[in-house]
Amino acid sequence: MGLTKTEEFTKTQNDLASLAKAIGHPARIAILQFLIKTKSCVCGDIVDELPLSQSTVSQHLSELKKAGLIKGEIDGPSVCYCIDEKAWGKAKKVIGELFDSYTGQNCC
Amino acid sequence: MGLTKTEEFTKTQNDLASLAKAIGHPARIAILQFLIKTKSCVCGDIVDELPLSQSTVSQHLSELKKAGLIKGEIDGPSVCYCIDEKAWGKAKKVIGELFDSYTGQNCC
DNA sequence: AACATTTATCGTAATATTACGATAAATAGC
DNA sequence: GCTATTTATCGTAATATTACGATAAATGTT
Repeated sequence: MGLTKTEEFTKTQNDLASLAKAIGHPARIAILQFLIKTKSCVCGDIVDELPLSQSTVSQHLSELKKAGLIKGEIDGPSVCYCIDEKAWGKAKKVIGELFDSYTGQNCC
Repeated sequence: MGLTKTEEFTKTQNDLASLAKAIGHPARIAILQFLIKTKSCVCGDIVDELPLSQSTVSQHLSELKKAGLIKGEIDGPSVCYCIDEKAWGKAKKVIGELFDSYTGQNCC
């Protein structure tokens, strides 16, 4: 016990859950918002912006990257993180479809 | 350590994260999809549908309720769970806004 | 080559999550 | 009032997450 029974659910359900989970932390929301609004995507700038240590921010970045929402490009000694446009669009679509599938009809 | 520094982030960021977190589990996705598609919202029917024990399903339902996405109405000895239309619409809007705020412009 | 800067990874600790069985609580029917 | 049915809660165990400091790795600069 203690581990999600991934294999019992469909790929779609697992993919959707993974995406939502990646977004499911205020620090990662803050990182995404920062990447969207600013011109600077350098990791160090994100660390300066957030009230978290460098290693913690790096971990959050790594999870966002694992979920595919962002990508990192090495730029000298630093790394430039950006929204992965294609994956972002797909996530938007998949999550949007879940919300749209409810048409407002309840049985009770 | 080990606990999220909620107070360091904005209410919007925390609310968004809470919503995403609630959706961030395949079982809860499955529950939501089931509630949306079926006419039956009785807890027992959800338990029959999912590959999880009754107590685990009840826990997931409780989290979805805590997040405000569903509501439960007592119907005799059983409970009828339904999507909370108002909260669903709000969640859809808030999450949609996050995705829409990215217009496809990266710095790198 | 030595050094500074930047980021990732490791090790660790605390808390949270997931899951289950067992039990309790509430209602319906006899 | 007893019994069956349905759901919530409690107790517990295993794994995951969050966070930090310390250290390693990689690059640029002197």
